[in-house]
Amino acid sequence: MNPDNHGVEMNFQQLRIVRETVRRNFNLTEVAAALFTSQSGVSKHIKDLEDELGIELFVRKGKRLLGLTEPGRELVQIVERMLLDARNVKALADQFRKRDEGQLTIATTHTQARYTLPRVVLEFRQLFPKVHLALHQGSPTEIASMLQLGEADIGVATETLGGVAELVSFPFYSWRHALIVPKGHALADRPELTLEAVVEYPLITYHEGFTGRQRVDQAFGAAGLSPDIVMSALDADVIKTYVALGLGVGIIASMAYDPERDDHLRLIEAPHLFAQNVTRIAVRRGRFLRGYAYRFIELCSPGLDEAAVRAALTPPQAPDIDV
Amino acid sequence: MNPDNHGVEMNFQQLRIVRETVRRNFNLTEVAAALFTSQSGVSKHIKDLEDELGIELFVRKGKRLLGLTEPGRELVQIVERMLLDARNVKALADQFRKRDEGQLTIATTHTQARYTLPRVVLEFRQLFPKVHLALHQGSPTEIASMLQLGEADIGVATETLGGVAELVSFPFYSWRHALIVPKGHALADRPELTLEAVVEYPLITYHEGFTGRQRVDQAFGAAGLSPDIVMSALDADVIKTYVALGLGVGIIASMAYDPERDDHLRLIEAPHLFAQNVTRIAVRRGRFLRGYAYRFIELCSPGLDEAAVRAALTPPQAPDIDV
DNA sequence: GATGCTTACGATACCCGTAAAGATA
DNA sequence: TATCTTTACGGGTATCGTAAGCATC
Repeated sequence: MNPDNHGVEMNFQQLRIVRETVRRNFNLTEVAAALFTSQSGVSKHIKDLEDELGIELFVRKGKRLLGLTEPGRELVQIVERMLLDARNVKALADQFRKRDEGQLTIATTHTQARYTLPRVVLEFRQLFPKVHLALHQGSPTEIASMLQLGEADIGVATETLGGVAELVSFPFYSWRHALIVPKGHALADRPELTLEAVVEYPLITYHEGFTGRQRVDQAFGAAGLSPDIVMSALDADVIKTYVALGLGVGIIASMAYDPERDDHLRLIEAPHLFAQNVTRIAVRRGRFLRGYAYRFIELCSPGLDEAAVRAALTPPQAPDIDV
Repeated sequence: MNPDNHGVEMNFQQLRIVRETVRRNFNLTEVAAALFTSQSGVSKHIKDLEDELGIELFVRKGKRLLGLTEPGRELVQIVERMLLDARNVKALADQFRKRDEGQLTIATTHTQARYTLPRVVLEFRQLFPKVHLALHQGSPTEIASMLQLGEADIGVATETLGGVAELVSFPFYSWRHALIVPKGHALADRPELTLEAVVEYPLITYHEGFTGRQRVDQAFGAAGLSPDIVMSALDADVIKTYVALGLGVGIIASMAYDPERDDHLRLIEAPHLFAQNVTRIAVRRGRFLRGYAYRFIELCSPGLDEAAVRAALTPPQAPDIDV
């Protein structure tokens, strides 16, 4: 093609292979399987790319690949961007082909899926009946990973999302933990509830890493108390079940209490005991979102209109020092 | 390749063609020439890409291409990014192949090339004798364009660079205009120089758009004066020549005066007459720069080390609203 | 009529996948 | 030995360029 350029140009298949090789821990057999092609092809593509660039991208021990070289690490960053953009091109095209059809994948936790998103989802379905909504549940860590790998469009969770560099997150809403006890429980009618009183009972709350569990631990830790957590679960429904069975006092997100369905239980708000939690909405930086994805975010939090989200996604025109 | 995907994948040649088509004003014949390939290929590639994406990228009138459609405009933005990254990959490889060899292209104006860069270039050559330095001269507008098109690595100029979104610029140094007159000129020995006194004489200064000419006009404008600019030139050397011939009083950047070579002329500093100018160093956002390019910038202004420049180039991890 | 875009078609060269051989654990 | 990577080789096919056919100006 280029007269002076023997050996061919870098191509997308090579880039996909590089990315997948990192993701699959440098096992080219797996890479081939994941990309629906042959090992030999994968191997050759890597070699070709290294030859074209004139540098080794992978650290080898004999024939096995072990990791990335320094230039390899830098390259992977660029490659990730390029493949993200390749995907963006397709999303862009879909956007214009069928404005209000398509797929929207939300990655979230049980708590959000069960107690906060239903309102949003209902409104969204009315606005975009042709969009196929997929609700993936997972731990906050899994959610972050799904966003990074491009497997989900939008993530909603209380933990983690704020701390990942590739993601941008926005506050969705604030909430607090509360106690939940069987009706007639001794704690129910105490005038001034204290952690010291709570810690007398066996406790049931969320797993570590879920639904603000950290805040709960912090609260007890700061008071120098060692709670007896007899059980932990991923979601409030499970917790409530065992609280009803008398296994202990529950600590759940207060919005997980439904006065009607849960009329055998009693919620005790305790804003002075546990710090506030903020559930966040997250998207991957640089990812092209369909129009309706922005609408979804807007439904979550009316302040977050498309302009605001785009502004946070698109790299700020870095402030220009002027004299 | 992909089992379900009939018709092939987007490839880089298609992307290059799209970009070049925009640059060449939608003349596919020119595009083909620029990319060293055939018209027919160009034509087919465009068609293939549009088919794959399922949208029209270009506005056509019959067989002629006239411009971009709306999705086309969006796409071009992404394509530019991808091709920039493709280039970055190569630069990255070069970087590691031969750390201290290669090319560095500086786009700048006469004034900078002649009066401020020589020091930097000298030091740079000693540090990197194997780097081929190319100094392109042009108007500030041309400089900005060279940076945007990737034809230059670093731009140095007083105007324009600050205002272009694709570029990041840093202050290089500050300077002021001064008057230059033949020895023994009446203005030379006035105790308090005023614009009113200056405007009595025919003036010679820079062309519009060059070397702070705007500041000169501003100064006279603010004072309500209409100077008689009998001549304008691109550079101080030309101006000085005509000042020496007695055509008028010169207004030049003060660093363009050389006491030894210009001993038939006299420089009159006038910090109270003309506002300060700031010459800036600019690079294109998202462009991968070779290590020695950062060294060059550092030589210009010691405060601008690689970390500082990279920080401005790489989009800041947008501030994450936290509660 | 000149320029510019598209379609047709044959040659080249690339990419893929099978198969065999060589390394590594 | 089982797993994994590289090299070799043949078939399918995408890309390229020439050339002819058609719009547009």
